[in-house]
Amino acid sequence: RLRKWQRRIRVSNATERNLAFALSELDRMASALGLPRTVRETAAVVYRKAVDKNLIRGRSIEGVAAAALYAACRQCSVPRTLDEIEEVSRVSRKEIGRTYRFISRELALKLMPTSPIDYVPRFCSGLNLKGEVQSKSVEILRQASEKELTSGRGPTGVAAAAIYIASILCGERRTQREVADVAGVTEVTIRNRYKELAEELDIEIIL
Amino acid sequence: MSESSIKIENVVASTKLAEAFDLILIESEFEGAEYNKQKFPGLVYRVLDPKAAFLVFTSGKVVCTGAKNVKDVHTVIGNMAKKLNGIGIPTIENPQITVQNIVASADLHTILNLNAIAIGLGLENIEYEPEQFPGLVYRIDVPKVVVLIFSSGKLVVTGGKSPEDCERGVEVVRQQLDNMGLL
DNA sequence: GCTTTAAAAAGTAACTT
DNA sequence: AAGTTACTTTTGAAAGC
Repeated sequence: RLRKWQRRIRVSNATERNLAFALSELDRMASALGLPRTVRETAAVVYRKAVDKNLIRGRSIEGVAAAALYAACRQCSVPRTLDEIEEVSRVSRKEIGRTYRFISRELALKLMPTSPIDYVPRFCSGLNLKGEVQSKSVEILRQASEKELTSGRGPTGVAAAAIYIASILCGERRTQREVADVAGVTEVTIRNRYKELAEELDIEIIL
Repeated sequence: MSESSIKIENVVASTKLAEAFDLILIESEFEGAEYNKQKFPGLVYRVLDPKAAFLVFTSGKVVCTGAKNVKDVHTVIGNMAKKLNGIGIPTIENPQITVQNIVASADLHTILNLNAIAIGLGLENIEYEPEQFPGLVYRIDVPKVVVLIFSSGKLVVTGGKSPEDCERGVEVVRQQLDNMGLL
């Protein structure tokens, strides 16, 4: 059947064209976020697995690509928030999150939620804070985790609050506004989190 | 022993009260009824008797939401049928009422470590994305319910077809957390 | 106010086989 | 053209943002 032959070629072309588009999307987004090659490659692997499992049905290529990149960042321990992915993608944060949960489940990625600690290096360098402050932030976050002050809270908010406190304790104070901006949270969130951390961990904050 | 103390918050049920309904007629006769065909194909009608909200369709099918228990669902649907009869619309005598979903809340009265629970229950069985939602989502096969677990120890159970499903769901969670030493 | 979970109803839309 | 998927509406709790 010549017809069948032609159809296969047509389908194959469409599949290849879609894959090429998805990979170029991944590259574009990864570049915009300044992500290393390993992350892009991990994202490409996740995307290919999603295609192989027919997970794109009912979802947009852009959405799955964005979700794959979000997942890859987490797999590589260099998490980006959904808001950051949204900024460089063409789909809403809501769709990226929903698609991420779907492929995460279907591909059994089994990822633990992002640890606030993983955000410390990036946020601190964005605030020009030296290693001492980073160490102090991590120490605070470890204690916070032990005292159950992180369950259910947004990882970026908790990380931002810890960095805010650490910067003050180390005499390198950054304002709530500055920390909020690099962490992508509101000052209100930092205020709520740092007050809780300071109180529960008996940390004296002298402003 | 297990006075699960679950609190039913919402019962959703469906039934068929007639072969067809003239929603425009009902909208004009029922005070407060809302019907925008282009917005949604069903007519929305709220009652305060036992509090509930109805979605009435042209097919004669009706969805009842917001009731606080299964008994109220029957009461409120019976009242609805009478109201329809009151404006000259006949209804099916003993409508078959099906409870489709029950939402309930419970409290384990302990602060929980959701990360530990995520590992304990198995990452493949749960969904926990604190960036998107503070609750851990746990899907149980028997009974077929979904339990939202919060760090405060409060729970939300949904998807059950009976109050017993919700109660058993809470017990499954309590049992598993207890066995893992997380309670 | 938003986010998450489940469920029915009838309809529209955008897809893939 | 049929089938899938997702969205529209209603209800309620949880806790963070």
